Amino acid sequence: MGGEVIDLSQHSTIVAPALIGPVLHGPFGSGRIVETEAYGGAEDPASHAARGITPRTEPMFGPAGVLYVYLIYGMYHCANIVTGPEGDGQAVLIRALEPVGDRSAMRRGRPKAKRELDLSNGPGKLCQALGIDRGHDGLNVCDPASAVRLELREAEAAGDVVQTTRVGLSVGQDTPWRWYLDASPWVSTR
DNA sequence: CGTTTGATGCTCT
DNA sequence: GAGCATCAAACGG
Repeated sequence: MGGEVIDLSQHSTIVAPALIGPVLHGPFGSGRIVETEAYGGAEDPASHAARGITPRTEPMFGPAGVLYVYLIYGMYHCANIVTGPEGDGQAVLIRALEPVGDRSAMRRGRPKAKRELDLSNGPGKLCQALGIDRGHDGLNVCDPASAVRLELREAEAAGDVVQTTRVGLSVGQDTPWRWYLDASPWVSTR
């Protein structure tokens, strides 16, 4: 029957491709994840965890399954799921997803989205669509009672998953720690 | 189409 | 004070 359950305590580079396919639920709706990026701990200069624990990054050093939400460019949020051993600071950034189920509340979260694709084809967009913000920072996505939760069952392969470099970085641009579902039109950029 | 630029506020130095 | 794991509007061809 159903697939294996994903083990979030594995390294972020193992978890990130495994999260292509599972569904993320938020207050405004749900979506199937089609694009992720892995961020490491101290060894990854692009990771917020690289310079050690700070008030902002404290959730990253918690146990696997913790949600790490931060504000970017003063107006958007990015949602990450902590992976690896507690204290390592690894996380997987959710960069894009395909809406599943009722999209009316998601559209209200993204009033500027003209096309259906613009609902959630980017990390800031999907947080607006699902209604995720800093108030959800530190929640555990494995908790069925959490406002933001993740279905941990591995999904049937929906197509080829491409591995490439991460987006928007000033350091670590060459590390190929981004994965996306090649067939999905919801991928943020190619 | 494609490329450039402005918005906007928190975090860490 | 500088720099963002971004997005959308404003440009130019």
